[in-house]
Amino acid sequence: MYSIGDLSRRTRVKVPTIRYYEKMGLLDAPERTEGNQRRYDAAGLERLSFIRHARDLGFSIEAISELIELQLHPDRSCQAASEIANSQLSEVRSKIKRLRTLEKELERISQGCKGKGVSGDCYVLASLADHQLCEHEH
Amino acid sequence: MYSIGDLSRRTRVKVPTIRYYEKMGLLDAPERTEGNQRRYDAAGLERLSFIRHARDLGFSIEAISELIELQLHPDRSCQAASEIANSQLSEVRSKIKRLRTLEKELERISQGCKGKGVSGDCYVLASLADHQLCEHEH
DNA sequence: TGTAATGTCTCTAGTGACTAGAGGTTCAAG
DNA sequence: CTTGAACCTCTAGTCACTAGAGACATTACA
Repeated sequence: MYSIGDLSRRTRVKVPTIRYYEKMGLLDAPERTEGNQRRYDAAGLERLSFIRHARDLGFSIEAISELIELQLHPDRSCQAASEIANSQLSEVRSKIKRLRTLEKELERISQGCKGKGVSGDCYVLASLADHQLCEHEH
Repeated sequence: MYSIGDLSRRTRVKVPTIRYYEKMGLLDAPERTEGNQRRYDAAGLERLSFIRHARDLGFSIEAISELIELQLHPDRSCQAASEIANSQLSEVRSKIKRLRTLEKELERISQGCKGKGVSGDCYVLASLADHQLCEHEH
């Protein structure tokens, strides 16, 4: 049996976060000691590892809920799981795309000013003030 | 003189967001009509365009505050502006880096399951349950 | 067995950058 | 002068936590 702190050390999920996941319904409420402290078994540890891993990959709490639901019913079709993963993938891709546009623009702006001058002549400030100076739409 | 709605249409910043920027100190409180409605001048419009542009580039409200402060003192050194832009650029780059790792991992996971099977055999779920199956650290 | 240190409990509130809604007032067009 | 759109303030909600207060439990060591 693991205390909440044991679980935290093993999964590197912070203690308050574990309690938060319980409240959000991702983790089942575990047994308690006589003194009301949480005690987890191996299944609790596995579940938390699953959640941690999914969060690391950027899945939302809601998506993780659905994935857990599927995990609990090994006989159901896994189409939903596949769809959730695919939609997460395309979200990640569109974020990358947007960030790459920002990167280009920021590079350009940043190169225009090395911080040696006075802010009245600063290309960073001028660029922000005037969208016309931008090369890419963002 | 522009009403808040005029400003909103011209900058594509939503009305409540404009009020929010005012509360956060990014926009000066503008004049009011006798009936207590906001009326902006050209300077207000310019300031909001600046903010909008900076937000589009991902600068935080706090960073924008500092940039505005510099803009108001054209005689000061623009080193801070240059630093803010550079730090924003490196933040964007590190986000891209992380997202590209996630993308690879999600691609791999996603290819392992086309949603045709049953969730007990689902590679998506198996991958999330077992970090060992991952190729990249994330 | 005593005590001190560490761990845990619940609860509330704060984060960032908005967004939504309620309930009321003002403005501009016809 | 009326109508309807736009505006006002205020509170609360979003997401995924994080921080802190104040109280109780457990564990390690003397």
